[in-house]
Amino acid sequence: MRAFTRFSNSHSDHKAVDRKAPTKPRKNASQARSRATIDALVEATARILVREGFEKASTNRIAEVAGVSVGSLYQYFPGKEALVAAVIDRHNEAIMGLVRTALTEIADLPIDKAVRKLVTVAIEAHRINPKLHRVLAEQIPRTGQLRDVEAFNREIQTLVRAYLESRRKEMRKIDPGVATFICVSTIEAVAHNTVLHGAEMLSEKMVKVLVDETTRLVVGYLR
Amino acid sequence: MRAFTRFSNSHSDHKAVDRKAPTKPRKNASQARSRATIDALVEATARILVREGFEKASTNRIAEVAGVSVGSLYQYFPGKEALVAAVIDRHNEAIMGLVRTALTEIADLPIDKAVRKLVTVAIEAHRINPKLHRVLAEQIPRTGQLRDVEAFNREIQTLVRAYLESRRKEMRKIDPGVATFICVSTIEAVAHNTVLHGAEMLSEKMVKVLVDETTRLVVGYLR
Amino acid sequence: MRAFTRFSNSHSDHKAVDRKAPTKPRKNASQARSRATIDALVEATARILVREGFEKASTNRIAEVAGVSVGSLYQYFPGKEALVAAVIDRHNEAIMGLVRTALTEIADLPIDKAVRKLVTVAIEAHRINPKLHRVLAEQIPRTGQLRDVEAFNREIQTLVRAYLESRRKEMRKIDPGVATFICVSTIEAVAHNTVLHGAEMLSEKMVKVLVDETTRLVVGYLR
Amino acid sequence: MRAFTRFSNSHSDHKAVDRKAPTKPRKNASQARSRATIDALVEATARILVREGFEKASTNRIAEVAGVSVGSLYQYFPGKEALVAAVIDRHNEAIMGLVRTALTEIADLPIDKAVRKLVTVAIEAHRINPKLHRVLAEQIPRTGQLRDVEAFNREIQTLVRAYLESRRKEMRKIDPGVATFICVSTIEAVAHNTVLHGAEMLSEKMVKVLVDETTRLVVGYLR
DNA sequence: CATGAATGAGACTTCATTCAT
DNA sequence: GATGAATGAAGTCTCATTCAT
Repeated sequence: MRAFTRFSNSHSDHKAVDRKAPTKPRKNASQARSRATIDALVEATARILVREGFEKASTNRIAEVAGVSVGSLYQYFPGKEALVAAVIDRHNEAIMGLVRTALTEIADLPIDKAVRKLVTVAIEAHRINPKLHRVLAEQIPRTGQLRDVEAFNREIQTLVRAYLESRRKEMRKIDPGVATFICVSTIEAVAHNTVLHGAEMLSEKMVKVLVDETTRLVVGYLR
Repeated sequence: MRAFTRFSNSHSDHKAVDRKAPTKPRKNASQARSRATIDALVEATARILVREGFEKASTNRIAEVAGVSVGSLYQYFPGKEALVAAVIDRHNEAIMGLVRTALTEIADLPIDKAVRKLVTVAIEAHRINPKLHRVLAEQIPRTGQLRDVEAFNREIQTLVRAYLESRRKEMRKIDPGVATFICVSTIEAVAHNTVLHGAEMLSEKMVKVLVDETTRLVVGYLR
Repeated sequence: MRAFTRFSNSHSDHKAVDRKAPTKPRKNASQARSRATIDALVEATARILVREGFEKASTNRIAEVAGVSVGSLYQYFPGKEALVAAVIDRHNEAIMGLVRTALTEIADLPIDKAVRKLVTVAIEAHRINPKLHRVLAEQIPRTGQLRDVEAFNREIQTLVRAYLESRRKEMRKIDPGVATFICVSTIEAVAHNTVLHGAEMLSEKMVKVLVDETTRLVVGYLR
Repeated sequence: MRAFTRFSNSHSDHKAVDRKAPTKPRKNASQARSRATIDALVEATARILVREGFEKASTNRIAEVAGVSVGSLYQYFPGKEALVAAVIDRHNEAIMGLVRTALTEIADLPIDKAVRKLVTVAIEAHRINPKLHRVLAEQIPRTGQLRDVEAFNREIQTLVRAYLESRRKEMRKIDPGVATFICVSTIEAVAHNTVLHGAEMLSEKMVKVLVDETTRLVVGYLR
C-alpha cells in the first residue's frame, strides 16, 4: 500500500534484489568527528542527487564533494547503496516529523478538519525538498532501500487507520482497511502530482483549491 | 499531471537529463528479418527487465537473450535507453488500447457508469503485465523516455476532460481542469496501488470492493 | 629517400606491417558497370578522407557515400586498406603525370631552367589536391601502401638522377647519388611546407619568391 | 612552417579534428607512486609504438605493458591520445634540449660554422630515437597533439631567425623570414631523410658527406 | 552480382571497492 | 583512522567483414 511519499512500493520479487550490498552505516559514530564526516557524506550525496542526478553520484564523486577520501567513505558506509539509503532515511524522517505531528494534532478533530490537515501536511511533506523528492521518486532504481520505505509506509497506514477507527461514528459503515487504503492513496497521489508538477500549478491559490477539492473528495467519501 | 499509468512525471530540471542519448530506433525496418530482430530485442529487454531487473539489462545481455549479436542491437537501437523506451512504448500502447476503447464506450454513459468503467479499465490496464509495470514504475531511472510518457499522459487527460465537459450538467459547478486532475490522479493511484500490491489484495472479491469504493469516491466528488 | 611527395618513406621494420590485408583491387573491372562502381568507391573514399578525416572513413560509410552496398565494396576491394591505397595511387599517378612531363621537357634544358621547372612542378604537384595531400601525409597510419609509394619515389629518384648525370659537365664534381638525394629532398621539403602552409603563404607573389629562392638554393649548390 | 622534426604541420581544416578528446594529463602527480605510474605508462606507450606500431597501442595493451591496470591509466590520462601526446612531448623535449644548446653555442659563430652545427645537431636530433621518430612521423594520425608540435616548431623558427638576423652582414640581402623558412625546411628534410633511411646510409662516412653537402647547400644559399 | 542484415572481436571507459602507506 | 593510488570486472559501442537472400 502506497503512502504519503512516492518512492515506495512493497514486494520485491526480483532475484536481483537479494544478494545486495548492506545498507546500514558501519559505525555508530561515537566521536564527533565521525558524526561530522557521516553528515558530510550524506549531505554530499543528497546534493549530488539533486544537482547532478543519480548517474553522477559515484562514490568517488560523493567523497570529493564531501571533502573526504573514498577510503573514509567506506569507513562509514558499506557501499553506495547505503549512502542513498541514508539520504532516503533522512528525507523520510523529515517527512515523518510532519506527519506524526499532524496525526497527533488530528486526534481530537472531526473528520473534515482532520482530512484537510492531512491533505495540507501531505503537500507540505512533498514540498520539504521537492527536487530531492523527485530524484528519489524517479531516478533511483529501487533495489535495496525498499525495506526502510516499507516500514515508513506501514507506520503511516497504521496511524491513519487508528484515527479513522476512532472516528467510526462520524463515518458511514465502511471497512477501515479499505477506507485507509483509499484515503492514503488518494491524498498521496494528489499531493505528489501537485508538487511534482512544478511551476504551472504551484500558485498558492491553486494549491488552496486543490486542498479544498481533495478534502471534499475524501470527506465526501468517508461520510 | 499524472495519468492512469505510473512511470511518468513531467519536468526535468536536471542538466544531466538533457544531452541524453537518443531514444528512437535507428532504422525503420522494412524487411521482415529486421522486424524479427527488432521484436526479439524489445521482447528480450522486457523479459530481462521482468525476470532479472533493470540492472541486469546490459546491451550484451539483451542481445544474448534476443539470440542476436550486440552489433545487431546497435544496428537498430542507439543504446540501452532506446530499448527500454521501446518496451515502455509497447506497454503504453497496450494500455492505451484499453483506455481509448473505454473512453469511446463511455461517451454516452452517465457519470456513475462511466467512472466505474474508468476505474475498471484502470485496474485492467495495470494488470496487463503487472511485473513489467512494476519494474517500469520502480526500477527505471527516468532520463529519456519522459517525452513519450508525457504525450501519453496528456492524451488521457484530454480524453477524460472532454468526457467530463460533455457531462457538465450532471455535475456540480467545478473547474474541469481541476476535476480532471483529481479524477485521473485518484483513479490511477488506487489502480496502481491495488495491482502493485500483489497477492494479498488480488482476490477478485477485493478488487470488486475497490472498484465499488473508488467509483463511489469519484462519483461522490463530481456531483 | 624522400621524393616529391610527402606521404612516403621507405623501410618498414615493424612486425605489425607484415601480415597486412591485401591492397590490390580484386577484379579487373571488365565491365563498364564495375568500373563505375570502383570509381565511385575510390572517389567516395577520397571525399570522406578530405571532408571528414581518416577516422570517419569506415567501409560502411564509404559504401554509403559511394551509393553502393558494403557487399559490393568487398566485391572489388579486399578491405579498407586497399581503398586507401587506391586513393593514394590515384593521387600519386596525378602527381607523376606532372613530374614525368616536366622531366621530359627538362631533358635539354640547362640546370638553372631545369631546376626552376622542377621546383615549380613540385609545388604544382602539391597543389593538385592539397587537402587530400595533407590528409594522406598526416592522418593515415602508413602500414600497407608503403610499397607503392616506394616505387613511386624510386621512379622520381631515377629520373632526376638521370637528368643530373646527363648534365654533369655543367656541375661541379659531385656524387650523383648524393646530389640527387639533396636536390629531391630539398625541393620536396620546400614544396611540401609551402603548400601545406595554407593561407598565409599562398599568395602568388610569395610562391614566386619561394620558387626563385629554392631554385637559387639548388642551382647554387649544384654548380 | 616545418621545423627540424618531422611529425608536425600546422593548420587543421578538418571538422573531425576539433572536438577531440583532451590531451593533457589529469593529475599533477605529486606523490612518488603516481610519478612512477605515469612514467611507466608513457614509457610503455613509447615502447609499444616502436615495437608493435600505433595500431597495437590500445589502452589495455599500454596498461599491461606498463604493469599497471587500465584504471590507473585513466587516472592519469584522459585517453590514448594523451598518452601519445606525452610520448611526443617527451621526444620533442629531448630534441629541443639539443637544439637549444646548439643555438646558444652558435650565437657567436660565423655562418658556415653555425650552419654546420645546425645540420649536425639536426641529424643528431633525428638519431635520438630513430625508430620512435619514424613511428611518430609516419604512423600517428595527427589529431590532437598538433598544438604542442606547433609551439615546438615555432620556437625553432624563432631561434633560427634571430640568429640569421644577427648575422645579416655576412649574408646577401634576403628576407629573413624566407631565409629561415628555406634553411629550416632544407636542413630538416635532409636530416629526416638521412636518418630515416636506415642502414644503407648510416655509415659515419656517409653522414659526414651529407653534413658537408648540406652545409654547402645552405651556406652557399645564404651568402 | 548486389544487397544489407548479421556478426563479434576488441577498443574504450567508468566506478565500486580494496589496501598499502 | 585517513588517504588516495590502484584495481579490474563489466559495460558501452564501433566497425571490418561475411553470407544468406
